[in-house]
Amino acid sequence: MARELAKQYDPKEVEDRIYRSWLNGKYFHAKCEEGKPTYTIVIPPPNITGQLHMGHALDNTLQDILIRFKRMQGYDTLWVPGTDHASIATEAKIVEKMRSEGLTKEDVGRDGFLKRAWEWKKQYGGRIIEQLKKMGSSCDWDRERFTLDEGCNKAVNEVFVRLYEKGLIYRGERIINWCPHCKTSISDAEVEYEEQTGHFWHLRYPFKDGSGCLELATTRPETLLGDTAVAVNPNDERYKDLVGKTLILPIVHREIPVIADDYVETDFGTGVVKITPAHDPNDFEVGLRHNLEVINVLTDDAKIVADYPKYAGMDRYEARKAIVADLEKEGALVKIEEHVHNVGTCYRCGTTVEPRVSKQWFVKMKPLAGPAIDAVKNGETKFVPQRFEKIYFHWLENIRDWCISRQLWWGHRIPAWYCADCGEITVSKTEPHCCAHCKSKNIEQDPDTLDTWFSSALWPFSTLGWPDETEDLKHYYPTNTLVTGYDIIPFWVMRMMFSGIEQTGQVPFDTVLIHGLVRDSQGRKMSKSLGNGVDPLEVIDKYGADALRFSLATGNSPGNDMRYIEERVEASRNFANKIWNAARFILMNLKTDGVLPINPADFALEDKWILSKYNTLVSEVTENLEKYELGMAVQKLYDFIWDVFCDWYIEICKSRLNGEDEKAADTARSVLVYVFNGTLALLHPFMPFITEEIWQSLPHKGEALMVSRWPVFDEKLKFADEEDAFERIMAVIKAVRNRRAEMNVPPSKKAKVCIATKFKDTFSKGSAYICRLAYASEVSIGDSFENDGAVRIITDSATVYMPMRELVDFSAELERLKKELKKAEEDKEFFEKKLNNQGFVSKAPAAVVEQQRENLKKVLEKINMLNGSIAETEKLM
RNA sequence: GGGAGCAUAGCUCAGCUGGGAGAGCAUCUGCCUUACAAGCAGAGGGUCACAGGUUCGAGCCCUGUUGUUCCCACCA
Repeated sequence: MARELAKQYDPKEVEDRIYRSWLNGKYFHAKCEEGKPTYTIVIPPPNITGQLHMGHALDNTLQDILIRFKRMQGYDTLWVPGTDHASIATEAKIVEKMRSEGLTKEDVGRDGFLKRAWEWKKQYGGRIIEQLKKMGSSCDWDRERFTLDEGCNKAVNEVFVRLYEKGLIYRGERIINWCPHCKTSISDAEVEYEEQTGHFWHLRYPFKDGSGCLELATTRPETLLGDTAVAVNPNDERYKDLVGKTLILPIVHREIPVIADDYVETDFGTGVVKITPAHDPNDFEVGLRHNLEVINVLTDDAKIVADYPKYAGMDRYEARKAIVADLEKEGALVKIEEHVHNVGTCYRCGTTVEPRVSKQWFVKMKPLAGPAIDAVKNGETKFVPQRFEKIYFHWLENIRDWCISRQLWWGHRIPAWYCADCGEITVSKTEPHCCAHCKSKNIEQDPDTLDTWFSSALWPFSTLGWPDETEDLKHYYPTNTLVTGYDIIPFWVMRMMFSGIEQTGQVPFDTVLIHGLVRDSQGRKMSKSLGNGVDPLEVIDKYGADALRFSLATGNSPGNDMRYIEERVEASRNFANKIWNAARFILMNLKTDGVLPINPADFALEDKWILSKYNTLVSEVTENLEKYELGMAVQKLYDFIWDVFCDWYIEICKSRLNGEDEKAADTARSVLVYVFNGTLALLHPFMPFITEEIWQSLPHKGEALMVSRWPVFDEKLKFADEEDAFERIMAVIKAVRNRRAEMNVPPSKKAKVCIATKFKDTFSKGSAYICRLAYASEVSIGDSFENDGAVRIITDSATVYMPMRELVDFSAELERLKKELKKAEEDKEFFEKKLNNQGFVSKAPAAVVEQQRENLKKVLEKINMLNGSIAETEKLM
């Protein structure tokens, strides 16, 4: 049944067709099967702001590898897909888009805006799903979710109400991080600090009683408008006596006190700090301790408020200039220094964050953090690699209350209603008819929405139907592996952990598999502004999804950043092609479509060798995958397929396939198919498309490779002695090739090969392919050969003679042999030294000592043979 | 100021619980050997950052140093 396949693998022709066949087979769909162990992954939902980048490609490749592996192992697997509404990021995108149409949020109103947002979701959310499919992701699309869908909203309201009733959610006036561009509060985790060179303005505040001035330094002179005190350290001898005195605030000419607070450090700057409770988190704390007035001088877009007519409407940086100029005029400016400091910026838009006092909703973190810390400490949830738990612990141990309200429209609306009559708050899962306190109908819902991460935090159980006791929840929760980058441990992993534990009483997953970032070829972060991003779809288009997946899964260890290097994808593509051609070879040589039985009684030496190697591969790859060592598993598969299977086994089989002995040829066919099919199965999680395509065209049992069984180690097919024997033959072939290459003999020039060895039996079994692979005209095997004018090649188990007198320069040959002897003597010394070391012999494991003895024995034999050859060569000269 | 990662062949990186250093790419040599030139057969190339220590034995474990990247932190 010789079948013609194209010489090169064409992923474009294959991928979509194969993906459709999987969908048609409903292989991705989880069926809540009774009695089967489950394995569940929930996808880190990509934001609907844009499209997939390389980070997503990596993240989803890893998840798909794991889920396909477990599915083939017979687990009832579920991979829940979905997308994230990404409130602040998406809202910013839509606002931006509207601006190009000359519209603002207010122009279209809340409902109009939300309509646009949902249209956005439909368009971009859909595109992301298509991209995930292109990657080959085997998600259960019937269970696709969105963080803002009805079910997630139900879960969000449930959690909000529960936490509120437990007193773990409260509303309060606090100083929070405010983004003047996005015009919303953001959480601590959403602030990114960057080092900036700014200035240190040294100012002089005069005492009311005319007894001079107090000098202080500030990086933000414009906030002076809101100063309500000046603070010194209570133990600072320089200023001790000044505490309690009154200063006149320059420009504003308001009276403010000098207070003492431990927060001030004596050895920094002048040891004097102006206190602006409304615009600095530390000052706010100081203000609370000293009962200071909070004077807000900035609007929500960081402009000076109307109370200061001279500066009103100026933005904070304009105002800074104006105020510094006025301070100078007043004689209050002492000097200006350069100063490098960290400035908080909004992680979405990069605008400098403004600390601001406002009324927001908070989650009380301390009671929630404790159990989440314990769960990792006692191993209920493990981080892979383990070191990332440090980031997790650090955040949870130093956590402050989580500001969850956002002044945005796109998101889960806060389920709280305010009563205009009694002023009380009604918190409810569903819209209340009246105030829960005074029954007034005069109530209005909080206009704010919740932090995106509030709904993401519930993702592992909200997607399974929680708070309802659904079949899915019972069956698939807690989930198993969470795959994500280390950069979102504080945003997401941590919050899922405490939410899962609090709401369901169980950790949401047992393992957190952390990966690094995908950087560009120079190691820079991929970003829009640098324009160095690589679109995974373009890579797939050029090289195929399998090649991309293979590149991402290989050559890096868990948690480390990796660089995207196109040459590596090219190498992966070449690997796919190699597999393709191995399949072509096998197909060309098959006689029937049926699966041939493998019959151990017929195995040749090389069959036992490859079967044995294959069995080792099965157990190692399985073990690597179970330990999340994906890179190692894939490396072994690569080596096995390319070096072991293609370069050796296929080459060796050619003798039998082209020979007269049909039975021997059939044995070769059956072993070829058996090993290749099994290898395709092992490779399938990494390269699902090509493996499925090939498997379908080879003789096989079952509907599809992706739902066939994972290979298991077969004790009956492990042949240790035959492996050794075969490797003796390989060593001879390699040595002959090596010598011929050194002498520049082309393969077309054949030579007689005589092998003197005590393993005559072994070598006789291989003479047919030794002939082919060592470019021999004929092969003779014996105890010894008289062969003058021969090239001598020595391995540790044989001496090979090739009559190529015309090519041999005897003095050079002698030189070479002596060099080889010298090397062998050195080796001998090395092993002897080791074995003569009493410490080694007595303390090293027996197997290791035995190995060294074996090595010594081989070297001794080789020396023996080399000496013989040297003597013979000298005789010929 | 704390914490973490990294430092291995020209380049990008593997190297799992310590047992004579590996891959891909690049370089060099020879090959269209009927699966594959996106290929085949060979070759060269490394005091595993540095200095100590533990051990019979260290790329791997411990201590320190240097360089580098990242995370966290309220020094106004």
